[in-house]
Amino acid sequence: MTASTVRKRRNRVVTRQSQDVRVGDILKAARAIIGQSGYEGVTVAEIAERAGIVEGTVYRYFKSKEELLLKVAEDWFAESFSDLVDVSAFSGTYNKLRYLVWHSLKTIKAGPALSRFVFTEVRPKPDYKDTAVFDLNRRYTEQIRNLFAEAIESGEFSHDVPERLLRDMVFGTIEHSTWRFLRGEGDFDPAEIADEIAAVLYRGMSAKPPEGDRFAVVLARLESVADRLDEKA
Amino acid sequence: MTASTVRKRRNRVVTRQSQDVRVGDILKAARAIIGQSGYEGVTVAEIAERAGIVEGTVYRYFKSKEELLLKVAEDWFAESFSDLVDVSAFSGTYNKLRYLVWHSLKTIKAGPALSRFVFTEVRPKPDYKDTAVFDLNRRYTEQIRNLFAEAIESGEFSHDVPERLLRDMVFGTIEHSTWRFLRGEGDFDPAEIADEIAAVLYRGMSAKPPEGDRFAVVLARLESVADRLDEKA
DNA sequence: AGGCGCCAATGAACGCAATCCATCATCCAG
DNA sequence: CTGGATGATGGATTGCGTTCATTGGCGCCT
Repeated sequence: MTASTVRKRRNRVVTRQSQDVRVGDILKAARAIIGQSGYEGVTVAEIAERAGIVEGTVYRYFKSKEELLLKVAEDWFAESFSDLVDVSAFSGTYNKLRYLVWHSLKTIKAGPALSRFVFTEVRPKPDYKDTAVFDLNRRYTEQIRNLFAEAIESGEFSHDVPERLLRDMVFGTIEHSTWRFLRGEGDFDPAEIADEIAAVLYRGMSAKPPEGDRFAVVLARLESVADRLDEKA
Repeated sequence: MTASTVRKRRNRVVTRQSQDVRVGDILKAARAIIGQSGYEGVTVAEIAERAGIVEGTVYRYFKSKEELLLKVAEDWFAESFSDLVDVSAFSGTYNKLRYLVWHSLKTIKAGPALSRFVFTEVRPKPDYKDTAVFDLNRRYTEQIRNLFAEAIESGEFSHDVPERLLRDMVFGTIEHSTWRFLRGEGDFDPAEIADEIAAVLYRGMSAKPPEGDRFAVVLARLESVADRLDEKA
């Protein structure tokens, strides 16, 4: 890295850095600030100061504050997905569903401030769909789609529930479950909540009343077996 | 109403109004503007102009822009609840649930801009719980609570689902289902979506057949017995 | 090694929006 | 009719994002 620092006049400090370093510094600074005091109060001046530069410099690398914050959120979100494994690694629809819910909850818990930013600033934008956040979210929904298709094919899930609705239920419930926490009013255990959510969703999607049909089938079979036993007797 | 208007100097206009009228005018102006161009762009100057007053006057009646907008949202939300009937008017858990979902969806559809405001600005605030919006929402959850308790008591719903989770599923799903619409990307039919949501929720909450666990064990045993008998046959 | 030109970095200035406040205009009680 | 009391005004202030004319460091070229 080429970087020299020189004082001129009234302690004017000029340090030239490569684009990568500067952008990295700025993003890191912004993220640190958001992480410790939320995104609602951040100021470009504050970010610049923490990055060791001046406000104007920020604008050499980012078109606007909005764009900068979006980038921070996108990077964070992308990192959150780095450990997402393919649900095919899990056996059974329930476990797959539970894993996705758990992963999402874990992400929110790990980054409350940025989660809030995504929920309140990114998603409502008209160009949300051009966002990396949107693309990343498709990784979740993609897996949900597969899991869902398989479960329907095997007869495990009812085919009369639109996939869109399943997605909305999964993510809507996840988000709503975390608002108290996001407001700073308490905590939650991702594993516990994931279990609850997955359980109800699973049952809600199930093709038939949980055990009802199986009961009828087995009952019929038992009757026929009993009949045969009776005949033998 | 006492109201006189006089021009002084360079057309300075001063009109004295009662508090009620002024507050009403301001709220009406703010609401109209939000209604037609969303809340994200509103300016105090714009509101003042539409209300026929000057910016400073707004601050005689509202501590801040934030407080003003919150009041607008609260009033709107309160009006939305004016036609909410008690779910006891509906027969059957499903119909009650469906009605609540439908009513909520209808409200969102009727006021997209203010819904967005509530979702993105009001709910995230630390003092959300001091808000009239929060209180009003309790009317929904109160009814959900009752409906839920009754269904559990009658054995219709499983008792192993926390009430909190049901609430989160209901409202989370409702909200998530409407985001596309709120972003201005399409439309939705409250009745249709309410049906879908209520159906899946209802099924998800449904009780297992009595004595589920024991039943499962016995079932498995009977099946294995039947298998053996089948083999012999 | 020295000079040059490019472009990163600066920091002052600008614009806009929220908020405050000194002053003026009305209203109304007496 | 007149003197508070209080509503209304509009200009001043402040904070923040954004712009841009200058400055000067760094790598390249000779």
